[in-house]
Amino acid sequence: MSKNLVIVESPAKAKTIEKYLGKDFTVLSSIGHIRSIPKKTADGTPPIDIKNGFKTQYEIDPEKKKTIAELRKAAKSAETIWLATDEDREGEAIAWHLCEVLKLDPRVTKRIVFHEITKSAIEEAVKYPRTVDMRMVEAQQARQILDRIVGFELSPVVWQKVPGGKSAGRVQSPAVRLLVEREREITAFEGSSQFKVSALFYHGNDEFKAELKQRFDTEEEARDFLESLEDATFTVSGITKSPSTRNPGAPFTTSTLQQEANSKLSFGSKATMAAAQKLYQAGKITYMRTDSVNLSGQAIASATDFIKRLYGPEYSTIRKFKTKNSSAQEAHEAIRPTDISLETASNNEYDQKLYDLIRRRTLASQMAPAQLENTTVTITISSHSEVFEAKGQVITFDGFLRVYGSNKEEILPSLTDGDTIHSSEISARQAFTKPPARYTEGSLVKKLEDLGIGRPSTYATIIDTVQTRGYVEKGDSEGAPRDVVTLALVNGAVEREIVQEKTGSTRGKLIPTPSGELIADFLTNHFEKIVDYDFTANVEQEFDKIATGSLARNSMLQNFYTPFHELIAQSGGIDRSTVGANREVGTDPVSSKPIFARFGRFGPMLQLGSQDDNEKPTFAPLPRGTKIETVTLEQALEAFKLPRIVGKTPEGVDIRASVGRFGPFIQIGTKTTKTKPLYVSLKEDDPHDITLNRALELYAEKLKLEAEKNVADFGDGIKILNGRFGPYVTDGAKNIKVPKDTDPKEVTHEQAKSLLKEAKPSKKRPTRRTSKKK
DNA sequence: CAGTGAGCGAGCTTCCGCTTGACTT
Repeated sequence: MSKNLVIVESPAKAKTIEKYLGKDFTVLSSIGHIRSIPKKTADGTPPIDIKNGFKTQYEIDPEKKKTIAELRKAAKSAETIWLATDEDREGEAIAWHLCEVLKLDPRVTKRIVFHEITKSAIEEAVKYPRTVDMRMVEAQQARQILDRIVGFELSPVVWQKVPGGKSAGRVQSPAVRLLVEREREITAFEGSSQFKVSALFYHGNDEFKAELKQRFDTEEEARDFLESLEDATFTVSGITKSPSTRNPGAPFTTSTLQQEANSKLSFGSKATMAAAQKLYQAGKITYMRTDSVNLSGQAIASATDFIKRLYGPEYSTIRKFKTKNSSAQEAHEAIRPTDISLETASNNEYDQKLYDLIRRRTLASQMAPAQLENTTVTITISSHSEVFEAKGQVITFDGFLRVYGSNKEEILPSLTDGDTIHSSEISARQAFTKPPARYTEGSLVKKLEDLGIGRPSTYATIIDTVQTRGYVEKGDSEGAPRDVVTLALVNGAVEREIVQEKTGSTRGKLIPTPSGELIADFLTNHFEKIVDYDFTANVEQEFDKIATGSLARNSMLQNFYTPFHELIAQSGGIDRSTVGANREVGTDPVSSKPIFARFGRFGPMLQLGSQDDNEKPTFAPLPRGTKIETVTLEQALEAFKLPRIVGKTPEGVDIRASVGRFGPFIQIGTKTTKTKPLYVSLKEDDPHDITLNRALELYAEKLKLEAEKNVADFGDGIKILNGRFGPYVTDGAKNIKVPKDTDPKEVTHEQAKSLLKEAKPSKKRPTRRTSKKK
C-alpha cells in the first residue's frame, strides 16, 4: 500500500488522478455521499432532534458499506490521507462525513481541491492543503435538514388533505407550480389574429420576398388593400446596410447541455445525462454535472491550437466566460471533450451525437465572432403610403458559425435605389397571436436554474419525480387543426382560400395533471412560502451566510422552522372537502340521480348518485380533455355508458370496451374466464363506438405481437420471451436472462429449467424509481 | 398495468443532493 491515500467522489475521476500522481499515491472514491439521515431510528428517537439544536443522526448508506470498508482498510495503512472531494457545499460535507467514518480529526486532516483534472492543477493542489471548512459543512447540514423537514412534515399533510397528493418538497413543488401556472396562462389566453401581407417580387431573373410593414385587423381591410394594388407600381426606394456580429455561447454546463440536447437532438434530460455519463466514464469528456462555464487554461490552449491549425488564425478568439448564475458553486470545469481533436468518441449513435454537440460547442466558444451584413430594402407602392420591406442577411465571415449554429443566409438580389420591380405574387394570410409556450424538459431546466432551484445532479431527477408522482405528464397530442384565411391577388381579383394549420401540439411538452394542479393550488393556498419562487433563492443566501460565518446554522433553521411548523400544526383544520373543485353536473334523465364531478382517490371522476342514497353510487373516470369545472352533462352521460360489450370473438368470449387508468382499451375475456384477459389499448378508436370488426382486427394484431414476443413455449409454464432487455427465460415467477453467447432459439427445455434452477431467488426490490435509498 | 373511487381503519408513503452499478421484462 502506498504512503498517500487520496479520496475523491467519482471513481472515474479517481482513475484519472491516480495516473497523474504516480506510485506513491493511491486514489479511491467515496462514490458520492456515504451517510444520510435515517427515515426512522431503531430506538424511535427522531432522526433530527429539533428541540435539541437540530441534532442529527446519520447512518451509513447500506450500499456504501463495501466502499467504506475498502476506504477504512486503505486509510489504516496510509501515512497521509488527502480528502479531495469537490469544492462545493456537498463535497465539503462528504469530506467531513469521511472524517467521521474513518475516525480522522477534521482539524488536521488534509483537504485539497481542484477545479480541473489536469496534472498541474492536481500537483498544485497537493502543495497547498487546508482542513475541512466546518462552516461550509454546517451550511450543507442546514440545506439537508431543511429539505428533510419540509419534505417529511409537508408530505403527510398532503397525503391527508389532497386527493392524489403523494409528496411535496422545496424543489419539486415549485416545479409543479411553474407548470400549473403556465398551463393556466395558456388556458386564459385569448388569441387574436391579424392579416399579414407578403409579396414575391422579381428583378431580372431574381426573385425575393418582402413583407408589408403594416398589418390589418380584419379580412375586409386586407382584401381592400390587395384589390387596390391591381394597377400599382413598385419602386425600390431605400437600401440600408448594417453590419452586425454574433458571438458564440459559453461552453456547456449541465443545464445548457440538457437544453441544447433537448432542442437540437430531442434528447430528454435523463437520456442526455446517461449518454454524458458514458462519455465521462470512457474518459472522453470532463465531468457532466457542473454549473461552471469555465475552461481550464490547458483546454483553451489546445482548442486554440486546433482551431488555428484547422481553420486558420483568423478563426481563433480566446474567450473566458463567467457564470451569470449567482447560485453556481463552480466545483468543476464546464463540460468539454478531454481531447478536442478527437472527432469520434463512441460507436453508439446517441452518445456520439451528444459528444459531437459538446465538441462543437467547446470549439465554437473559442472562435471568432461571425460577421454579418443585414440589408433592408424598402419598396414603395405607387397607390399607397404603406411600404413593403425585404430583409436579407449575408454572412461576411462565418467565424464560430463554421462549427456551431445555423448559417442560413437570406440573399437579396443586387438592387439600386429607384429600380422599378414587379410582383409575381401578393397574398395576405391570417396570423394568430401565440399563447405562451408550454415547458419542455429543456426549458423547465433552464427556468429552474434561473430561479436557483435544484442542482446539476438533480435536474433530470426532478423531471422524473414530478412525473412518477403523477403531477405532470408528457404530452403526446399533435394539436388541433385550425382554419386560416388566406387571400391572394390573382389577375386583379382576390381569391379566398381556407387552409389548415396545426396548433397547440403538446408532443414532448410537460403538462400538469389535475392532481398536479390540485397540489399546486393547495400549497399556494396553505403553504405559500414553500412554493414561492424566491424561497429557494433566499434560503440559498442564508446558506451562504452560514458558510461565511455571518449566520449561525441553528438560528437560521429555527427561524425557518417556527413559522413553518405553525402552519403544519394548523393544517389539521383544513377541510378536505374544500380542497379541489366539486360540482353537480346535472341529473341523469334515466335514474333521475344527480351526477357530480369531483376528485377521488385516483384523480378527477364522475359520480352518479349521491352518497346518502341507499344504493351505492357508480363512478366513471372524467373523460380525457374535460375538466371538473367544465364537463357537460352530455359528456358525463357518455362516460357512464362504459364499459360496454362490443361483441364476442368467434370462440364466444366477450369483448368489452372502456376507459381505464391508461386510457381507452378493449378487453377480451374477463378475470373469471380460463385464460387471463387480454387488454389492447386504443389509440385512434373510440370505446363508445368501436365496431366488433375493428375490435377483432386489433385483437388479431395483438395476438400476432404476443406470438412474436414468444421465442419458445415449453408448455409447462416455462417460456422464452423477448423483452425490453433482450431474451429471457421465465416460469411465470422468475425471469432469467438468456446468456449472451447463447442463441435464444437454441435453448432446450432442459437448459431453460436448469437456468431457472440455478438462479438466485428473485429479491423483492423496492420498486420506486426516485428514492432508491435504503 | 387495467375498468378503482364513500364509509370503516391499519399501515404504508415522503425530502434533496452526491455518486454508480444492479436490476428490470
